[in-house]
Amino acid sequence: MYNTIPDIFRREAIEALFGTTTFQNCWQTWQPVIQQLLGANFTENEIINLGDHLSTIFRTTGGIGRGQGELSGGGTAWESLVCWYINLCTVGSRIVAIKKMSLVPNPIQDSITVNYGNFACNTESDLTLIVFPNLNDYNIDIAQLNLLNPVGQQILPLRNGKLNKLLINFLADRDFSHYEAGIIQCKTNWNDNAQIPMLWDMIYSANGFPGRNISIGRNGYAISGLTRFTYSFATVPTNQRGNYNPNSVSVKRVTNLSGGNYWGNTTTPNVARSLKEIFTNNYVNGFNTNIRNDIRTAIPHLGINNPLSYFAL
DNA sequence: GTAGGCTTAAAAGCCTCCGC
DNA sequence: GCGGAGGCTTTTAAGCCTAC
Repeated sequence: MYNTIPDIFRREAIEALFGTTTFQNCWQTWQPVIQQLLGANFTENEIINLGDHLSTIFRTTGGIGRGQGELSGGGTAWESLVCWYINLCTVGSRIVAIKKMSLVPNPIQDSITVNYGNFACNTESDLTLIVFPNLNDYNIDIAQLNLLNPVGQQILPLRNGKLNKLLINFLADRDFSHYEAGIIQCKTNWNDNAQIPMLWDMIYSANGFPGRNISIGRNGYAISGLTRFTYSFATVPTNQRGNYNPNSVSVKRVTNLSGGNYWGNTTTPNVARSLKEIFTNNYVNGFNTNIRNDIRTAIPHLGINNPLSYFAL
């Protein structure tokens, strides 16, 4: 159980989060807050509804003592919290959120690369979301995988206890047109940075500007070859919430993003939706049954010494 | 393989500009 | 004068690269 390619990917994505000191420090504060929000004997509803409280959780590490040190790590912390939450809500599905770009399969990395003349810029992706195809190789225990490279040798699923990048790249190449990908641009404040997701979404939507030697994708992989691609924005925001109404420039800048705009609060119509809405909006194809069912099945496995204990709940 | 250096990206608050 | 929009300053974290 929880030994498919997407689920091992998920574990490695979360373990990478805990590999940074920023997230480890924040987690000491966040964990009890999250546990309190969930309450005893929580169900899938409490898990999903954490999306309404992510801003509250994030702010518990702000306030007093928020010097330059925590300030500069704030972006990493917010990205990490969003990544943790999305993976928790998609547990048991074929949806995985990845913060560490080097974990992302190379064909996906290539497809979202923007080429500005000879310059390839692909570092703008805060969180990369992958919906793995609904094909047998992604739904079975990796111990049952039997994949051969072009010269007939078996590709081992694991190397040094980690997913073999060769296998990941092989599959992403073979089944590329069945993959879905998403980018979630995470920013703690909203108004200062709303231009960034707006402009990138424009570039991705236009699929480059051939006359200007600006293009998307390389090595033969392009987002147009994927089943679906979405660009989303997720903010705390650290600014006063009262500053945002349907007519604010910063709100208008992100209302038309292909994947929508979200924040860590309850939904305010025509301003921003709760992050918990991102799943049904963008990634619904990745659930094996549905989000509630998958989470309900997973809850008994979250405890210590269980397969999903890496969430550190 | 490890240590250290370098590059890049990140944020809050303050400041300025401008239209009403 | 007021408030929204946009820009600047400063310091730090993470990750890659290089040298040993």
